[in-house]
Amino acid sequence: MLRFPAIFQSLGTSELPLSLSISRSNLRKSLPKLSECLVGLMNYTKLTAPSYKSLLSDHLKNQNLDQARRVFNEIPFPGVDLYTMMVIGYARMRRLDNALELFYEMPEKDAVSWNSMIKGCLDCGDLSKAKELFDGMPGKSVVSWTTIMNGFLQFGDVEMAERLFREMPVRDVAVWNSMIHGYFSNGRVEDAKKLFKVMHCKNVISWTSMIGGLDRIGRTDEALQFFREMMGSGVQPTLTTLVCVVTASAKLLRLDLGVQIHGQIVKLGYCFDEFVAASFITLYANCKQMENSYSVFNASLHKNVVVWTALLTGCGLNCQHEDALTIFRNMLKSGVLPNQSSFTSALNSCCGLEDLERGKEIQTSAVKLGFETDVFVGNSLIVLYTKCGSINDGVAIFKRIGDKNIVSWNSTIVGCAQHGCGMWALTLFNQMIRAGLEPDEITFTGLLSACSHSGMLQKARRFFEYFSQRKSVEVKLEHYACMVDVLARCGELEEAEELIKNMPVQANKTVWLTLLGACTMHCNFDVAERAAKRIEDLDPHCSAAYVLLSNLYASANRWSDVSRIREKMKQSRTVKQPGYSWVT
DNA sequence: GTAGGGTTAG
Repeated sequence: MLRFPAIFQSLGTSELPLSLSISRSNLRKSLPKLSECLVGLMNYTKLTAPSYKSLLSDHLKNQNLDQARRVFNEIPFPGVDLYTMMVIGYARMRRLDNALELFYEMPEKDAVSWNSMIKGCLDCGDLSKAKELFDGMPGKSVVSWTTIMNGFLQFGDVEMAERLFREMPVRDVAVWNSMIHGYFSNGRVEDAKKLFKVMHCKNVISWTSMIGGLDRIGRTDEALQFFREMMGSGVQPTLTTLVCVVTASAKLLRLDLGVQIHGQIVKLGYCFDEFVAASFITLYANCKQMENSYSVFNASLHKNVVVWTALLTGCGLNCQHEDALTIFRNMLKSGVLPNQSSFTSALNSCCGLEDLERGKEIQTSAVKLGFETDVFVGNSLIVLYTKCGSINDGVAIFKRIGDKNIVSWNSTIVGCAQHGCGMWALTLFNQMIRAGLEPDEITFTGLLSACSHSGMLQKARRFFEYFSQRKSVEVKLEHYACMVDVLARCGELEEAEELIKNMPVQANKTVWLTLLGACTMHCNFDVAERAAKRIEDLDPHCSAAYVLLSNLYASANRWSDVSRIREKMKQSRTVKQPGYSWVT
């Protein structure tokens, strides 16, 4: 029931059912009055339409869908705009059935309502319904074509998107920009670059799409090149462009560029929105300027979960783990709900502190919020548990992760290796290959380390051969160092020495120290002396080398050699570093 | 204040 203004009181009622069900006799009596009334009603709706609209909009903004629907139901003749608002509201709350029901109910539909409904289907994950509506839509606009094309790009069907792109009757700059962005999100970098090159109506969004897209796939240098080119061509960057550039600068530790942009933004009088704040916090943290990160954080107006997490992560990155955990607590206190990233960083800081107890507390909160099976949170938990001595718990977490990535597999393999569970590591590797994942440098290191800790020389040789043949993996110094370690631990000292001499990368002190350490285990004086000589060439003040060699002589009662080494050490003013240990 | 294009943290 609606309460109508005074004009309707002449009908004998101030309340009218919306269906206007009036008895026949009454109707005859009231006909002249009724016509007067209908004119009034029309005027009334016109007059009050904006207030309905703002009331509806308030409820929709506050996500009070059912409240909004009650208001909507009270509107005598809702216009296409109000219908559209409701349809969008339902779609945003993932209530696609309600949205569609209302959409079909609409007495008239314009391009906006059609396009909103198509977009709503896509947001709710129903591509085929979206396509069905698109096909049935009369008078498709360029927005309709863009929306459905974006849908196919979102769902990974690049070919269909390309077909739509070719077939659409009008292509404005937004369509081109969408296609460029879609190519990037589907890993088709070269196609994106090609399209950008041939497009004749580039605007700042086209440029920003290139900069952001290239940075996201790790071609950050190239992203900054595009930024330079854009500035050269006289296109003015927007705040979004600058956020992309700051993000890229943070990755490349280009503090100079970041600071320059910071100055520009301050000069232009932009306030630090959440995107700007988060990117600058990360830039300064990566460049080891936490004071500046804090300043940006304090200056930012809306501290959302991303801004808090950027600061928390920055602290962790700079080994300020206690501060990181304080920030995590303060974030909870201020009523911001942590997400996967916040938990990941908080857990990483627990790991940095080797504080399993606090890690478990945070894990409990993560479980309550349903993040335990998240791949990032899970990966952090694997490292935390394996580093803090609990390989079984680490493996249990690994098994629970829903969508394991390469980091999940690597962390578990490395954890097993560190715990001397060499066979587990090898089993995991086989499972990983069967699961269709491509092993990388870290997998390789983990496997060699597993072989080393479990004394599996033949297996290590096979892995070394396997990975040397794979083009996707670059064999680095650390891999040679691991292989030297396996050989040397197993007593193959000469072979280890040959490997160091013949490897294509320059050996460092650590590799030779590995060999020297193994020589003392196996009492091999010849190789030990040669290794010590190499270390001396690389670092004349390496106390570890002197100590190892001296211990080797001492173990064979060669006391004159021991005092010779001690004398040499004294002459070169080398002092043995004292050992430290700590207990929590 | 009702439709399509670029952005932040792990």
